[in-house]
Amino acid sequence: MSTGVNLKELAAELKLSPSTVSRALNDSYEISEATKKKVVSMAEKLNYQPNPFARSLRENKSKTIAVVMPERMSNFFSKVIDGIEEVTHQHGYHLLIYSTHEDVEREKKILNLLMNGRADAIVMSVSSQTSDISHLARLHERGVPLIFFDRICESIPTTKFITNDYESSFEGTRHLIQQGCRKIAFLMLSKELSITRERYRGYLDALKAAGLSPTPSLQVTCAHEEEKNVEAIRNMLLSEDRPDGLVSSVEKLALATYHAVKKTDIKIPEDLKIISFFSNLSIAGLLTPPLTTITQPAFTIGEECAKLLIKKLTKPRQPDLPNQIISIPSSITIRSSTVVDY
Amino acid sequence: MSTGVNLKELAAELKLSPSTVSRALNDSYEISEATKKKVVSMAEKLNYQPNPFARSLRENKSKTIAVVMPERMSNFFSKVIDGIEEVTHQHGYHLLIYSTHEDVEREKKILNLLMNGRADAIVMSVSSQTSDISHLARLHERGVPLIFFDRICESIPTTKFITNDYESSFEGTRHLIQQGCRKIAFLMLSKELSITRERYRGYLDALKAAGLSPTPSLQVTCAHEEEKNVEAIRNMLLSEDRPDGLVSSVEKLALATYHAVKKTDIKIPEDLKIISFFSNLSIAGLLTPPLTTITQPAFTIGEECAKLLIKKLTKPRQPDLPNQIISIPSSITIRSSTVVDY
DNA sequence: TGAAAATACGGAAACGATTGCGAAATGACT
DNA sequence: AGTCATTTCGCAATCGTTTCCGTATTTTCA
Repeated sequence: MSTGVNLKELAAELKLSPSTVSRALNDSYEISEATKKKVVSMAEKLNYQPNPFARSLRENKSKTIAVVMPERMSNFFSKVIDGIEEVTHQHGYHLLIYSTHEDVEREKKILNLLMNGRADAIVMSVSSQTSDISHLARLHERGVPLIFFDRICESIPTTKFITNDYESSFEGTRHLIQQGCRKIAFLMLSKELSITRERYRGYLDALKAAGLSPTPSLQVTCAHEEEKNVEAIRNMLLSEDRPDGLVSSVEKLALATYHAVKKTDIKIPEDLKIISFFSNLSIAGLLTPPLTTITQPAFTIGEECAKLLIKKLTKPRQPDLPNQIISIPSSITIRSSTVVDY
Repeated sequence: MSTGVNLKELAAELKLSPSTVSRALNDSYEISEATKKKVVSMAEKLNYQPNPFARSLRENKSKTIAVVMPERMSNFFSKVIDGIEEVTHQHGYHLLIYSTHEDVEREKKILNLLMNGRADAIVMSVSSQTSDISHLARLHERGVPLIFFDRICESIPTTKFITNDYESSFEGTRHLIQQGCRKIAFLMLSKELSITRERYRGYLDALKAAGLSPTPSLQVTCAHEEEKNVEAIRNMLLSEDRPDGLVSSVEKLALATYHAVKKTDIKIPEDLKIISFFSNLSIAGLLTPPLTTITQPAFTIGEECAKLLIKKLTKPRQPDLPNQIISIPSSITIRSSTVVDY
């Protein structure tokens, strides 16, 4: 197909052996400067491109990192990947990107495909369906460097990058309480998710700290279909126990809430104050009213994941990825959705 | 590193030769059903995973497709990739994804990295800076299957997938005129872009068809920095020649316009009617007022790109990708940003 | 029954790079 | 001049597959 010159042909052209040419191109000390120059210039002239598979086969590494995430249509994940790419690109690494579409079966399939060394390492955020983690454990035991971010898997002994989920959620909830909310709803995806657990805990603790008790009917676990979520949220907002405040643990549920509110005559922030984990700042400012956000450091999380992996992959004898959770703080940006007359 | 069993070890375990095992796993007619069964079950037992690089080296194909696009933080591109993935995943292909960040130098670097066969094919949408296309031409001449979508490169003889840019823009502009607009602004990225040219032409022709003449100061070419764009748009909106209608040729400039309008006392749609090429329907409905959109069939575009490539890559002796432009129509969804009292 | 054909498998080369080891050429030193 | 170290390069093995051959065994059929 798209085959240019290979090492042997390049060597023949130069009347040298392939080994010499290889060493020259890799700047080996065994080759004289004179021949190095000749080789390099001829390589440029013929536009020689080393075959990545021959190299990968020989060196047993692919210069490729896989990213596995639950969805692509999310500003948060896009930014994380931008962060990863920023770092890895500088080191000549390529990015294989997979979306599980929140489907654990698909997640298993993808990880199985990654068991054969196609990627040197994996960065992942688990699907909301993931409770059985044997597929992740197997991969880790096999020795593939594995890093989690955001939606982590605590029981696998490796490095995880998150934001300060508990504290942010606590602070966000406290902010609502300070604004006068007494009945605060909480929206979440699957309770299996690490982020759900931590953010939920922060929410509960903030309520408790204020002497408030949570209302079960205001704690809505959502699914994947946007329309159903909107409907469930709307019902909750119009129920007997209607809330006066709402914490959304993920971006898309905040949008669903705005959609739900549009179908009612509820006024934000007068009747209902909203805060959400959210990464799309441009959109947050354009919502009506502008949304108070817990802004996750998405790009930085991506960068940190990549930096750690690059260190592990490029330095000679690195230890295993340490079993620790690294937290990068979010920042709360107050907008009109939580403050009257902001 | 993460090395499981290989073919030789598997063969030794079965007391067979590697060639036999290979053939058995590939379901060759030369192998008896009995030994096939034995081989397959042993392979499963030992969790044998063929080395993808050895295979790629031997077969000269990687089962990988590269996607190169200008940015990741865009609903349109995310959806296109979802469409591509949907098709390619079923055929066991992997996706290498690159963002050029609208930087032509980076685009060149990326395409250079793809010259060595790392990907069996490339799906791309060019950056807004791209005018010199020699890097694309070289790749195509080298024989790498190359497909363009959305932001295409007409002069390279291959298949391109777009939406009906001209017609949609014409219709969108006509819609504004029908709603009473007489001075209609047009927002665009670089004039080099195919989508800019076509959408601009549709806009101009619609004006002409209505007997209106375009106002040069209302045609704003934007850059990459959101804040500058907002400022430029605001100045235009407040100028002497202020428009009463606006066509945005891309998603992010519509958002920039909403930001700009927020800083003025302009009322949409009373003072200014807005229509935009836009893919994020959920957001379009949440803007205030909801945005009338020209909705591009992003997912379908991705699917079609992938289907064509898969056909080319998996069928035995396929011809070159035909030099044609395939247009998949957008649909206009009218919302309140263009109709008073909608 | 004997020759031809079909079946089932193994040996070895090939894909394109890297690298340990050996060897020729050059220079240094006594 | 002869020995030895240094520089510079080539030979061949290797990574894990696939596949072209060749071959041994069995089947077919006149």
